[in-house]
Amino acid sequence: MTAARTGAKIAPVEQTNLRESAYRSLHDAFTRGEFAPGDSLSLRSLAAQLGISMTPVREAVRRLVAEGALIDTRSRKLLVPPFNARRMADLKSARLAIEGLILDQAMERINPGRIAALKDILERPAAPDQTGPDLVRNYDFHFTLYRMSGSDVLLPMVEALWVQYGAYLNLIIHQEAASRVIEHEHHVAIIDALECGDRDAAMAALTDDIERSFALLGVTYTEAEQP
Amino acid sequence: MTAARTGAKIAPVEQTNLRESAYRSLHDAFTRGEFAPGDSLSLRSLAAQLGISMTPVREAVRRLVAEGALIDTRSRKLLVPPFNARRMADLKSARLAIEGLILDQAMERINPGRIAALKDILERPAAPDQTGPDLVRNYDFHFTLYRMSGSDVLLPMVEALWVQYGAYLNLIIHQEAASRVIEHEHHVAIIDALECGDRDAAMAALTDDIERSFALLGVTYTEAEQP
DNA sequence: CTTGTATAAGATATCACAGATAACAGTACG
DNA sequence: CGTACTGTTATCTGTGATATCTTATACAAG
Repeated sequence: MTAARTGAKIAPVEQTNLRESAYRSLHDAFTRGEFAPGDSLSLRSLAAQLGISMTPVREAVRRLVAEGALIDTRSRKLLVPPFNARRMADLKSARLAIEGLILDQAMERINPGRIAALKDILERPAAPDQTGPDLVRNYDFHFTLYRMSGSDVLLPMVEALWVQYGAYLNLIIHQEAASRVIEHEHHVAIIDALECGDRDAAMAALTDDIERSFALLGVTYTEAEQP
Repeated sequence: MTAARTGAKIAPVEQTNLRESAYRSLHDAFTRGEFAPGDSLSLRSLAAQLGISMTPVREAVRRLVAEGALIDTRSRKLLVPPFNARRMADLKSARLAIEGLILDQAMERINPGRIAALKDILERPAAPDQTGPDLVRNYDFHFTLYRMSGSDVLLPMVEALWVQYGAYLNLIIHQEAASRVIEHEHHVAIIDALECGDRDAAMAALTDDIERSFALLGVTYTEAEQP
């Protein structure tokens, strides 16, 4: 890496590619609950919507399939996974297990700057045209916390769990009833526990938050029917 | 779906494609420890070796990247992840966490036929040209157990963890010293516990088995350096 | 040690093909 | 005469191969 010889500051162009952009677009659509369970996707129409050719779309879709956000049937059709209570229960227990590990690691590396970063997200004003729950803020809060763990193994695992959950967000996105207020309390509780270094309190708050997410889907099951 | 009117039994034809075959080839190579950490892969040479074009190879590789078995650098180079103690520790704790959940579900659905299936694998003779530890048998034993959980969420998660671990198998594949005998005992212990319905004993045996796997890599760390 | 250039590799677009889906039409049977 | 089933066909979609473009890396010359 040769250092610049002049003092001129030139921002490096961001290194990206169409595959990654396509993935991000699709991923973001999932976290916003744009897709409904059972929806069928077509590579050609996705490519057309994104304004690129099929090839990078295929690769993005392959990644989504690997992450469980999409499934492809043996008849080669791409589907957003239909709602399934068993699946939801598994997603919940997996999140509880993995996020517990992540929390431990994040707490070992916590510091005032990071606490402040989390607080900033909570205090960030909601987008003015926001109708339902503030999904983006919720996502950002959790993932800045996750990233603090610094784990290249655990982070992709929760990412996959979230995007799988995202396939069901569509079901709750319009029932703005309960959702708006409650989440904030759990987030505040997590931050407080982080500041005190109280692992159990943090985990309890996190658990509540996860339970709440899934309760919105009406899933009180811990076990459920077989496919 | 109209039912056949005749009683004739006709086996459905296998539905496969090159992407899937390519993935399986690569995946199997990982579980056999064919790749060494730090190895660099080329799409073109992989395609040539597999006797197919780049396109399905790209998709297979994308899946492997999503699963963490390969990483791609910003310079677009594909690498087998270099050895990293922190990463190993994370893989281990993730396996312990997820496999605990899987074990619970598998035990709820256990029955004599399934116990027998597990025993069959253990009694299966090792391949005659086998030199190192019997990796394939080990893989089969664990995955038939995992599949008994019937979880579409948890199974892909362990699969990803195993293939990530596989990237390091190469490091131990030739040190046939300790490995051959020990694993068998843990597997027997798992089956015994399954038969008794003793969850704690099964989990203890499984934990021992996982610990052994990672001990072979000389990882006694539970936490380690940052990248 | 820098800088320019050649070569190799990945990324993207496009094309040809096979398989799936669904609308349609014809036919047998009530 | 109408209904249900079956074969047909048109269209759509994924798959795989290939040509072209872009970027990175190595090497050579200054």
